[in-house]
Amino acid sequence: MISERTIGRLSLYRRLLRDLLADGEKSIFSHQLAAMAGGTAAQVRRDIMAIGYSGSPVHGYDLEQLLKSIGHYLDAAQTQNVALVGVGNLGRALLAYFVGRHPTLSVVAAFDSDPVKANRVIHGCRCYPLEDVKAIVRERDIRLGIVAVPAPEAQAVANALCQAGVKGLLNFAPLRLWVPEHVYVENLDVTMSLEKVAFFARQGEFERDTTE
Amino acid sequence: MISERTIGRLSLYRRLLRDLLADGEKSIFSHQLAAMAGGTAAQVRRDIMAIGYSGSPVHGYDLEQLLKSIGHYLDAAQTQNVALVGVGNLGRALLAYFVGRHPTLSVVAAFDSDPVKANRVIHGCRCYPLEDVKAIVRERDIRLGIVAVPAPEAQAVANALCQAGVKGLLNFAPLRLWVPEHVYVENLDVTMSLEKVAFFARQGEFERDTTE
DNA sequence: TAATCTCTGTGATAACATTCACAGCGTTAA
DNA sequence: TTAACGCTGTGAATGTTATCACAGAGATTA
Repeated sequence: MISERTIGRLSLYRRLLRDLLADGEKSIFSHQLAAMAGGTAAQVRRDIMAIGYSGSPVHGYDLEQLLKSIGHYLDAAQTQNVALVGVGNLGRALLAYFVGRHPTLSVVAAFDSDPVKANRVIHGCRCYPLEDVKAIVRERDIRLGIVAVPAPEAQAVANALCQAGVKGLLNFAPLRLWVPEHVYVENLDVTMSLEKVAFFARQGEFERDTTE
Repeated sequence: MISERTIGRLSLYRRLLRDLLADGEKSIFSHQLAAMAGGTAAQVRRDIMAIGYSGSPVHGYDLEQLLKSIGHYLDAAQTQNVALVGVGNLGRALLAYFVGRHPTLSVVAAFDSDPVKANRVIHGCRCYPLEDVKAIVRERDIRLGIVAVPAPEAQAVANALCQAGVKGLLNFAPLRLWVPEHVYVENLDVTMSLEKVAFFARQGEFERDTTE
C-alpha cells in the first residue's frame, strides 16, 4: 500500500508538471522536480517508483507520460462528485475555487441550514437545504463531502453525509469527526496551521545555527 | 526539540480542552482526550510530557493547569501580529474567521494588488495596496504572513513578506515557496487534500477488511 | 573501442514517530 | 493493614518515512 504522504506529494507534482508542460517543457529530472516541490531527488524517484512509472537515466521523466501515470494512479475512472456543506465565507470561497475548475472532481451540490441560502446558485453551484443531503447525495451519486460548517454542527453534518453513503470527507472544523470505519477523513485545520507557523517562526528566531 | 506533529496536536488539544472547561469539567484522563482528538492515550501522554506538564494518576490532568501549560509553551509572551496577502474569496473568509477571534494571534493588516480593495476595511481589517507591505509590516511589527493569492503571484508575495522581516508563512498556494533559511513555511493545499480524500475514499471502497 | 559522465532504480541504513508494556503510586475497599 | 485498582510517566520495541549510496545503462567524448 502506498503512503499517505506520497499521495499528497504526487498531487503536488502533478500540478507542477502541468505548468511545465504548458510552458513547452518535454521532460524533467528528479532533482529538478525535487527543487520545485521542496523535497529531495531520492524522494521524488521513490514516489514515482511507487506508481510504477520509469524514467530514463538520460532524459529523465517524460512529462506527458508521467502525468498520465500519476493521473491513472490518483484519479477514478470517471469524475467523482463532491458535496459541500456549509455555505458561509469559507464554503463560498471553496465553491469559487473548485466549481468547474478541477478535471476529475466536481462539486455538484452545496447545502446549508440557513433557508435563505437554499435554492440559490452560488458560484455556479446549486444550494439545497440541509435536510436534502441524503436524497441528493444518493441521487447524484456523490462519494465525497466537504465539511465547512462551524464546529458545533460538524459532527451532525458528518453523520448525515456518511449515512447518505459518502466515502470520504474533507473536514475544516477544528475537531476530529467520528465516522464509520471505511470512511476516510482528511482534516484541514487552519487555526492549527497558523498556530504552528506562529510557534516555529518564534523558534527560528532564536535557534541561529545551533549546530545541536 | 519538539516535533512538528506534536505541536499540531497540542493546538488541537487546547481547543478541545477549552470546550470542556466551558462545559464545567475540571479534569480529564489521557484516554478521554485521545478519544476526542482521534489518537491513542499513550500519544496524548507523550505530547503532554513534551511540554513538561504532569498529571496525577488519580485525577488525570487538571484542565486549567494543562491549558496554562500548553499556552505557555505554544504562545509568545505577547500577541503576535499577522498580515494577510490576497483579499479574494479565500482571503475574505480567513479575515472573517480570524479577525478578533484568536486570543494571541491578531491579523492587523491585509494587502491586495487590486486598488479597488485597498484602503477599505473588510471584516474589521484594514486593507492596503500591495506596495505598502514592507512599510506596514515593519511599522506594525508583523512576524507572520498568510499567502492567499493565486499561485503565479505567490512567490513574489512571499519575497516581499520575507524582505519585510516576516518569520513565518502560512501558504495556500499550490506550490512550494522559496524563502530564507530561517523562515518557517506551512503549506495548506486544499486541492491536494481533496485529491487525497478522493483517492483514499476510493481505496476504502475495495479494501474490505483485507487482513493486511 | 574504451573511458567518462550523469542520471535512474533500489537495497540498505538512518531518522523519526508511535505504540507497547510495566513500574510506581495515590486511592479505595475489605 | 493489606490487597486490588486504574492511572501516569517513560524505557524499550516497533512501525513508518526519508535518505544514502551505488550498481547499471544509455549517451558523449577521445
